[in-house]
Amino acid sequence: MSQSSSRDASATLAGGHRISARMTKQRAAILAELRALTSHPTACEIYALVRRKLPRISLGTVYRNLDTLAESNEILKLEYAGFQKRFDGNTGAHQHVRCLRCGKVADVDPEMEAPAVPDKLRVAGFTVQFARVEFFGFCAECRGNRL
Amino acid sequence: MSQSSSRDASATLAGGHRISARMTKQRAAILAELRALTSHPTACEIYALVRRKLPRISLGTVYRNLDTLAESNEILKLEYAGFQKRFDGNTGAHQHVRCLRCGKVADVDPEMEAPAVPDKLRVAGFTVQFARVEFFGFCAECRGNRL
DNA sequence: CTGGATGCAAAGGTTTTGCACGCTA
DNA sequence: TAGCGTGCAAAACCTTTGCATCCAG
Repeated sequence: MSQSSSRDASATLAGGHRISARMTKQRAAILAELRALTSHPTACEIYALVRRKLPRISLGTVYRNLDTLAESNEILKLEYAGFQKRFDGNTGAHQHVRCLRCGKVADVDPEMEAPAVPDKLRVAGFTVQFARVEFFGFCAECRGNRL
Repeated sequence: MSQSSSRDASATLAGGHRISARMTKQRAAILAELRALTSHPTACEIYALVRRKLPRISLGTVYRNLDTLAESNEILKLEYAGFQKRFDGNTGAHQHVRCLRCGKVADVDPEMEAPAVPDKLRVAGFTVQFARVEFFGFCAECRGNRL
């Protein structure tokens, strides 16, 4: 995945999706805030930060812009698809694919990919307990419905 | 707005202890449903399923049991820590660590782990676009506050 | 018996949306 | 100017919790 430096924001997501983009001062401010940070703020945190510069910005605008920016690959969204938590009765080691559109999850063939994870390491001051690989894409149904 | 959850992700995650567990018929039913399924249902879906056998079960009970079962490693929770979506201004390839207790996210050193991902594969009928590795553990702050 | 578990309902928090107006391209 | 984007507020959701009661161990 190559990334962009302030490209014309009319981007195409993998799959040919065209995204409209008008660079408003709100959007610019959100992007600037996010670029300046190495933390991984939530929408609310971003809202609070941007509000120092644009006191009248609304939380709805923050959410809308985060989506837009993520779609045009200018930022990363760390979670996808209308998030309700999902559960799995199978506790054996295996990986998951998640549909970017509907959030559905399926198992990946066990032999398919073993996540070669250092089993007890420290990163960024964290005591790591485990790791997961997750694949993202479109399920058969959503692939059909998307234009 | 931000909730620094009171969520104690686990009594013992990696360890083998156990958590208070009383096998009620509700808990058994939830577990049975989950074991019988290869899908990865949400709490609501599980609620609907279990209700066919225990019509008076409440959604709150489903949530409480899903947490309990996940803590005792009988099922897998596919998402962790008070979930607000988080965003990242850095679109370059890198991995994340997430705190199981507070949900905080940090970057993993870029050279640390390259997720060796087949770049265009099909799994379980999905068209995969990309993959991610995510590490889970406890941040310095939460490690201290634990127990 | 006793303390953990349940049902119910209400609260809490996050994210989305409808609408009229503003502003970028 | 056109129509995307914004602010505001309400709605829609998902998840958690308080409390009285129930029941598994």
